[in-house]
Amino acid sequence: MFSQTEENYLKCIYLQLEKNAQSLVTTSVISEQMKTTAASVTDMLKRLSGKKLIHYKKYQGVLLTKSGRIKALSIVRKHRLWEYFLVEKLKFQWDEIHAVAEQLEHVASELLIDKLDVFLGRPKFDPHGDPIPDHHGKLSLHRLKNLSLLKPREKGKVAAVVEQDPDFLKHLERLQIQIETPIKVLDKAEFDRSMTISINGSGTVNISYDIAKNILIGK
Amino acid sequence: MFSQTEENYLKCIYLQLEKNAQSLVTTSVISEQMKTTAASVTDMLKRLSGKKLIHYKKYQGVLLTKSGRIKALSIVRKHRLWEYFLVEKLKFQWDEIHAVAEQLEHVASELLIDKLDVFLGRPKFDPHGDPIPDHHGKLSLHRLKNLSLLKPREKGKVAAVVEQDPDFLKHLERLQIQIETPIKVLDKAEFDRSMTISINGSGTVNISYDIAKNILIGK
DNA sequence: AAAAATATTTAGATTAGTCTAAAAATAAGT
DNA sequence: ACTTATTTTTAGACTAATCTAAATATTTTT
Ligand SMILES: [Mn+2]
Ligand SMILES: [Mn+2]
Ligand SMILES: [Mn+2]
Ligand SMILES: [Mn+2]
Repeated sequence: MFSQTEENYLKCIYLQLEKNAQSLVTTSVISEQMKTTAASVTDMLKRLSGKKLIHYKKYQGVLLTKSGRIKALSIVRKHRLWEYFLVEKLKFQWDEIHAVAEQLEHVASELLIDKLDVFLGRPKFDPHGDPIPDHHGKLSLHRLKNLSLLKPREKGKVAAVVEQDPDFLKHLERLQIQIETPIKVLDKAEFDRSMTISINGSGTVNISYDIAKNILIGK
Repeated sequence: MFSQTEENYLKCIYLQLEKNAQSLVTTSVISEQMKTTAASVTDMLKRLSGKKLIHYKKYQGVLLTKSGRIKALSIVRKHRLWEYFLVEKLKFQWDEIHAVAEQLEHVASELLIDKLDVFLGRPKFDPHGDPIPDHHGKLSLHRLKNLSLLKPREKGKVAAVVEQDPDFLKHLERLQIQIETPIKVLDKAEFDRSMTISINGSGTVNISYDIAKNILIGK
């Protein structure tokens, strides 16, 4: 029905809309994310628009149509279910899974993904803390606070990570920070916005703002 | 490194070489298997030849080179491991898995396939009884007899099926014939080569030559 | 051994996806 | 408001994979 390339573009547009609160997604943002030229993006936007998957206004940007959103959610669902499988069943590290899931998400079989979902126990969140859309495209939402915004004495558990680059994830691993790890803010420095935190009740470390702002905390 | 299309052609050539005892594989056989035109096959043979994956003699046919064989074996390994996964873990029926594995086999990650192999317990045969090449491309070979060649009184267990069309597999399922099912030949009719067999010690049925010749029996 | 039938290759077109370079539109700076 | 800078689109070209139709090679039949 759709090519892998079309699926990747749709997913990219969906993820950008999620991140930037529904404002139009621009050609340049897509070309940066997809690592292609703006010209290629324009070509693809015309194609997706022709298939009624996006609303495209020249020079302005794009939004997903109803059917575009449904398709995008199904790809995100596959991606995150496979990531869960890779970590929980095959014992991958959370920094190794993205590239593999990037391919697995394109395997087209409703039966496969339904059976995989059952096999995994219908998980609600992937290894990065991102919600896994259910069969109907519904997402479990939990409101999370950005670690960088917590005040001294406040605490919670790591629920998700914003940045998912392997290097960042490996860095968190070295700090012994994973999903579900309890964190407590001990102190904040105003000038560089760095903070001292206690990890898992024991390890006390100072982390930069660049680290803190990419960690999301839940109750 | 290689496109999905190139991988499919390589696998096709490998399977034909296995089946027809190393004689040259012709353009027409490939075009029939791949459901494309002979012209498309010729184009692809030139491409694969250029990449030193096949030995191609115009108008004669092709053989795999060393590196072509290695690549083909790795695709076959992935295909059969995924089939095993689908049946053993996700509870697919053996007639539902081929099309899905046809896509999964193209996911390129050595780490993935090694971890999957370990997760599955390094299986030696896929759900159709075909051998799964190991990490080095080694195949477990068992010599099997074609059921149609067995004489009355001879018996054994179903070890593999030659034909793997879903309709044929569903038919065997209805007869309660699966891999490992004990079979004993009771009688053979000369004129149509049909045979009466006992399935699993109980059910006695008459099967046509077309059925029998597609079932392989092991000790 | 020539004719007929079959198999294979070549020639030329088509589509998806990509790129570079140039043109056009929009946004920013003074 | 006008100039400059940035973003986006268009134009034209390229590769992979496919097809149809025509040409050529091989095999089979007589
Ligand atoms: Mn992808
Ligand atoms: Mn994820
Ligand atoms: Mn395939
Ligand atoms: Mn199989």
